[in-house]
Amino acid sequence: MPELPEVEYAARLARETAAGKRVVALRTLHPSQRRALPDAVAASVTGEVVRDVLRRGKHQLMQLASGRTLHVHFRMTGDWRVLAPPDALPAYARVVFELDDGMRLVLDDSRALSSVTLHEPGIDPLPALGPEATGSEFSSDWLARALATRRTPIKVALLDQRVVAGVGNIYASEALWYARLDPRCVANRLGAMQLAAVVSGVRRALGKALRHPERYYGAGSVSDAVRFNVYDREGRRCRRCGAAIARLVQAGRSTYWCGGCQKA
DNA sequence: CGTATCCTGACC
DNA sequence: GGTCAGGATACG
Repeated sequence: MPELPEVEYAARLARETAAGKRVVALRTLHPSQRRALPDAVAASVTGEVVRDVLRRGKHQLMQLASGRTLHVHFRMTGDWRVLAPPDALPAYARVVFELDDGMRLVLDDSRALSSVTLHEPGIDPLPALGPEATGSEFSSDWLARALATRRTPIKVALLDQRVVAGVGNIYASEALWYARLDPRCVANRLGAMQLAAVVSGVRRALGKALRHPERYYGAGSVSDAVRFNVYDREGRRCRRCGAAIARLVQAGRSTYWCGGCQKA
């Protein structure tokens, strides 16, 4: 699920559920989660009040009243579920927050690649991140500087969270379709017009998803073929020019693009 | 730079 | 049984 728009809605859900509530218990239900958050550490969260849940890129920061921070990253398949105790935990419940109003905030993650880690006051748990993909700091000027020494294809560069925070594999392909740019273009050889097109392409791709959470996220969402212009549409017709959508692999990840209207 | 790795499920 | 999956990092 999770690129910036999906994490934004998830963080909002976590905030609505947990902000201002006291944690009665924090349980980890999978060995890989327990490695990152050992039982003794999880136990130390008991009694903490959740002050707020913030999002930065695809990261979530659960701020605790003590000044400590729980850093959450969904990776490939993580998501929050909110349950009332009579309801059974989801099949892939990995971390469970029991809250003092009786609700449960559950990290649901079939692949168990999500991470939840606890950090002491004053520690910034975030890795180096570029500007928010949806913010004004993410500009063609910034991109020109960030890409100046990068000889990787532009699609690969967009996945680097130090270049721009929040873009993942789906929206990188989508953004380049909006920008009408060939994903194989070398990042540091793009001109000012092309960089501006990339910035606006990223904004359009993410903005579209941010505006339609009910259609783009979670159970009952519409099929990928409807949500996306190129992602997972290999062989189908481009909505813009009618040519067949192609797929290639870059840095081990699938890229989808239209050779008819995305040019170098 | 590309590749392996952490996991599990879906699909061919 | 093999391949692939919306992420990120460690490594050669």
